[in-house]
Amino acid sequence: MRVSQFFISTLKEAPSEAELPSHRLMLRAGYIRKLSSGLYTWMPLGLRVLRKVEAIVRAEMNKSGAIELLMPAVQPAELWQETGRWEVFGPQMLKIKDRHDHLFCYGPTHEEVITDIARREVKSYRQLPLNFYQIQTKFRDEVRPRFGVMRAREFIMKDAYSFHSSFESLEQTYHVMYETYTRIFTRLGLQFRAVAADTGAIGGSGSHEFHVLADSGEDALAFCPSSDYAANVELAEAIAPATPRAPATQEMQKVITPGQKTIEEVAAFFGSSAQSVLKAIAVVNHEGEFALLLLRGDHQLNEVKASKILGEFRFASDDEIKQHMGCRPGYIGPVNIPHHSVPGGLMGHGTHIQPRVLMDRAAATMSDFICGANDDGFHYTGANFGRDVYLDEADIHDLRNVVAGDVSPDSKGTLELCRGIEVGHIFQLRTKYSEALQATYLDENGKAQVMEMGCYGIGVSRIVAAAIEQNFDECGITLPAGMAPFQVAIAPIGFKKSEAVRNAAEQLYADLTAAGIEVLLDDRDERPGVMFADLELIGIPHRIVIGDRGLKEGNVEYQGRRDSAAQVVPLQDVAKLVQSKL
RNA sequence: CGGGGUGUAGCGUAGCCUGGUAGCGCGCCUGCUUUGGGAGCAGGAUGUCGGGAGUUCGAAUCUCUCCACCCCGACCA
Repeated sequence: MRVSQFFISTLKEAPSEAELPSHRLMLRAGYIRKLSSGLYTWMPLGLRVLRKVEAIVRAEMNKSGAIELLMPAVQPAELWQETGRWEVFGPQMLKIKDRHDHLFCYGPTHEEVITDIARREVKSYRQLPLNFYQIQTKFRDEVRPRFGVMRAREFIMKDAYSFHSSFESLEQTYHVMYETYTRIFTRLGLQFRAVAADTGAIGGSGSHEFHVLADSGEDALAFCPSSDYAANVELAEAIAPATPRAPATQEMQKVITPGQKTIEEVAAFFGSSAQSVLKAIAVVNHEGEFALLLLRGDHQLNEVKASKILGEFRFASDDEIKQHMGCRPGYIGPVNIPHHSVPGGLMGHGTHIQPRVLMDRAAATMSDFICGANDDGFHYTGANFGRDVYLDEADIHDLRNVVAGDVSPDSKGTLELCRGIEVGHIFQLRTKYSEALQATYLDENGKAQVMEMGCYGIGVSRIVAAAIEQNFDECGITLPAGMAPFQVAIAPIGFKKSEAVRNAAEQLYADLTAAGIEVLLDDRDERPGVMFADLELIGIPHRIVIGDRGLKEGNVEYQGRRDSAAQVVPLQDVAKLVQSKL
């Protein structure tokens, strides 16, 4: 490709809205342009990268035995109503009406459509297993799109769905997909980690996420360096402390703590650490039940774990806290919780209840702790379970996020934490959708059976951002050759003026192109600094500079994008050298 | 949704407090010079100052309102 016949649009300064390196560089390099929040145009250069990723994903999926198809992006509401997800999916789903006032959505995912295909097309166990996939644009109306194509509303996803006549068959395909994903991310040259994941609302028994490792990642991952344990922090179990609760040594005292509201403030006020403060978090679940969650001051609530016990919940408002606890947030605690009058009941008069109290395993082993006194401006010190706070073993749960240094759930070492960008997710769906949509086949005995299902997603457009997040330097993008928009750039200095330079560049361009290499010939006749800066910014892995100066000796210069310096190479050898690098 | 912030030329920004000709850098166009790390000189184009309403002789600037975008989001808020 000649630059004069292509479209390169680089920026010296990134638009101010971009924060992440990948986002800034994708804008500066002219990979993408924003149309609106969470909506991006893939410019010619970025599209080439996107297509490279797609091609690798497609090739490996095909190799794994999956079969490509393409489903409509727009889907009828009826199908979603059948599985009940029309309501469940909520505002994340873009709902639209056609001219007949029929309801549709722009597909955020395709379980419904593919299961509909399966129930229509698959009749016999002889046809199973099957694994269909597509690479397609999805739309999810994110609460807060951010980081460019990293979390966009419209994005490109590879989604695969498998159908089986037995759980064993599902497990087999699931394993094949795990291996396939590992190959895909390896081929893309990414540093990644597969972790056990929460199955969440989708349900099912097994699930793994594939994360590209990056400090800017939105997910926290826990892993054990001395075993193969790895899990999303949402899922990673914080096992019960090995040491039992120490006996009480202090008397409980109510202490005036004006203005001390945060855990840190309270700890500092008493000259102790956050570890000795009991944190109480007030929540209200979807049934309107008010509950108090107790954690050690230095631990963080894991909302996924808590919601498994409470159901979906939200944090209580200041008013609700006042109403149930009789004080402002910052002073709530588990001692002497006031009874709260609830109107209603058969006789029409109120009943008096106390909020439900759940405590974390680590919190339950605290003794002589500091906690809020349910009285504005007061805390207790020397509080103890059993004596001052009622403790029911049944109310002890794993409620917190693991922290670095925790014992691994497999007891084979201690956990470390890192951050990742989720680029792939595989699920064993089991029969959640096949049952709802009655996707059945006839077994050997002619009996109708519900199909087992798996689903497997890869965020294709997100991979591009994630890859750049892992591959950049102060000059720009340093993508590996497999993903780069072009493999080789030729930068002729004095292209218009020097016939020798022009001839050498044209000949080399023709030779490399004939060898099947994607070459970008910078025939703009720009100054060298401009060419170098552009070619480095957009991330071309190999660069050949041709100038009169070297040509006199029959030499050109070769420099790899990640090399610190260029090397002088005879013109006739440079094609071979480049080919050997690819 | 809640909180905070920002909207001035394609990009980055000054001006706003204290109302009075809309400015700078980059980019873009023309010409000449230049050609090994984002060139120099000369000339030029591009702004409903996010929209609307108001106050005022006069609004980018003050007030109200709407919109868009960005950041943050358990407890602390």
